[in-house]
Amino acid sequence: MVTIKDIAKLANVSTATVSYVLNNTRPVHPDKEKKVREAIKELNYVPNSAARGLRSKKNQTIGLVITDITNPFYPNLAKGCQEVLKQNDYTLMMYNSDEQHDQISNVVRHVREGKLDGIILANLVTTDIDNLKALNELNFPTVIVHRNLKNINMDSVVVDNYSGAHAGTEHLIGLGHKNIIFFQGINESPVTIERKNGYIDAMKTNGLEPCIKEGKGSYQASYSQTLKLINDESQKNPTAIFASSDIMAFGVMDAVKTQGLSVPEDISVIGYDDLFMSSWNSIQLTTVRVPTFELGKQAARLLLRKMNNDSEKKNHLVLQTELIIRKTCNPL
Amino acid sequence: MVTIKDIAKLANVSTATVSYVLNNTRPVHPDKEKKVREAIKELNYVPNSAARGLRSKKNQTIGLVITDITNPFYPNLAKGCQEVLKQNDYTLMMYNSDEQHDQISNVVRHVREGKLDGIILANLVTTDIDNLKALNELNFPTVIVHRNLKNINMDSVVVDNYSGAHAGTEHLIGLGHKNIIFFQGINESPVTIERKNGYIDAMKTNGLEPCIKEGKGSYQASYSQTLKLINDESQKNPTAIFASSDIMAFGVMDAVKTQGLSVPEDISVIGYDDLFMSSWNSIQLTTVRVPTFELGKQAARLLLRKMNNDSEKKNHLVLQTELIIRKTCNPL
DNA sequence: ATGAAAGCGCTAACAA
DNA sequence: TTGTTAGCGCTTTCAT
Repeated sequence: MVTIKDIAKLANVSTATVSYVLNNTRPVHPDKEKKVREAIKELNYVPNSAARGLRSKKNQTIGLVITDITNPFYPNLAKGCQEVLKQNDYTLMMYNSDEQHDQISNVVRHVREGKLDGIILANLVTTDIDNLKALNELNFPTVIVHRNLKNINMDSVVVDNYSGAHAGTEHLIGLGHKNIIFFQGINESPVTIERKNGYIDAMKTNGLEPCIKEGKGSYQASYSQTLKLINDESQKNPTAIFASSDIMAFGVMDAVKTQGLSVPEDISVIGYDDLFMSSWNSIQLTTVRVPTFELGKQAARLLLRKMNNDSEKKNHLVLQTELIIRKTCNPL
Repeated sequence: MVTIKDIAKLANVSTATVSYVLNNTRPVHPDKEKKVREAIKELNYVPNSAARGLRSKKNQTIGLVITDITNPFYPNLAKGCQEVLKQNDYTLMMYNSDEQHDQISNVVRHVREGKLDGIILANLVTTDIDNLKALNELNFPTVIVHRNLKNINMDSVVVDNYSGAHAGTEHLIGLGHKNIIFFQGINESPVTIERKNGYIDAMKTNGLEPCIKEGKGSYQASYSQTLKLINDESQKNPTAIFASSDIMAFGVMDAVKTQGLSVPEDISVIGYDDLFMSSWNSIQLTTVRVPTFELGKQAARLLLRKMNNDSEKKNHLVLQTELIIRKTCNPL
């Protein structure tokens, strides 16, 4: 293994000088710098990251915690983070576990081991608040993405879930729908709650009665729920369903079709997120677009800023959603 | 920050003893061990990973290189890796970049920096062979997953792409189809080549003429290609299309529907991979299932073994595919 | 079974 | 502008 000593020897300078040119931390005479650079190239030297980390307490790596890598919502967010992190010579470490608790404790351990310089937390559920507080009190650079936290003051970048849902509902109402059902996602998720509230308020403002069903954030649950809904006589027939995520909208639409009904002729459907397959020709889902890539980029940028300027006050960025009108909503 | 010295002091032992109990590397008197453990708990001590890494040249982290995290094929593979790695106290670092070259050089840099203890490479294209060879010569623990390499002897775990494609083609032929078109994926990918060969051989064996079209591994390209195919008069009408990945099959099916034809009544379609949405009710794609999760698990296991037993000869695991018959293929 | 101490490769304080 | 050197927190050799 080639070390800084080898470079120093070959270039006829001290290890300090090598370090200076490596990190640009002090002016170095051009001749010496040249020699050092040549030596580095000749021996194909790469600084050891553990040694660096031990000295400087920085590892150039930041952690991204997501609930489920399998959920097509996250990869783009991760990509966004990665793009800006990479530009700044940081590496992204992804933490993803179906067991919420496991995941957080893992990350906290790594933080305490000094492996991470900062973390980005994506869409945790409200039950994590305690862990979050602990992290916050450690004063460890952390930003929350895609989640709004009322009770705890942490940096965050989120999407305006409320107004996206409000706009989506208004769209349906504008089309003449009155009996609009909302499928909510995972119960504890603030994202779901905000979206639900946007829907409820839009309904009430228009003198309509909100009606919430459980979609549990999954295709399957939404599918069965829809089946039940359609076959339940006591249910006044809904003319539109607002699914609080695209995945759920897919389940809804598939169930509708199974029953010999069609979207949007019999039932209008609107989703939320705008996953990549929502624009496919066979789907053409009208939905509320969430700028996931941008969310990731902004989160990473904010984190980087915090890491360089610890004293800065807390930031709360809110990105806007966009209603994407495709072909799953008809006027009544 | 709590260090090993603090523990040693509090427990009235040497730092060596603390290290021994921490790593179980030497027998320690039960009394002392108890004291040490109490001290660790009391001070809430966690060993610093950089210091450990510097000393022991191990970082308990391994890298997974994938082409595109956005491709729904990979998350499950990553999950599989993560599951076994986590059980063995390793962390997974995901490298994913659309620019192939960038990605590899990044990983190689990290290897040389000593950040990684091993790497798993997923589905690279043939143009990476040089980088791969370099890695191989470094004798750095590496396993290739979902890729078959002829010219270079590296550990690998792959799926039997050839026979999966062969079986899929036979299925179509068994249904009476003769005019079966194969949509190939990304050109340089060995995976695509193997699948194509399986198709070609099955066709020839049955006295049929193979016909390959470019699907480029994407929904869009397959969509347009299918449109062209259907509207091209010179093309004798195909009765079945074998897409070498599900994503491409989706594009094919959507294009077919756009033309007023239907699957499987007018054209049978079969995919490859079995992505999560392939089983959705509106899709029900007949496909060749690739055990992605298992692929990841086996790759991680193999890597771990290599890391502990460097001298072991090269391993080449081949997992089997499974033909999943759903509803997109009709008898002719 | 245990402790003293060297040293992993690097950065940066201090001295020149 | 440059060099000497201490020391980051840990593992492990050597001695006991």
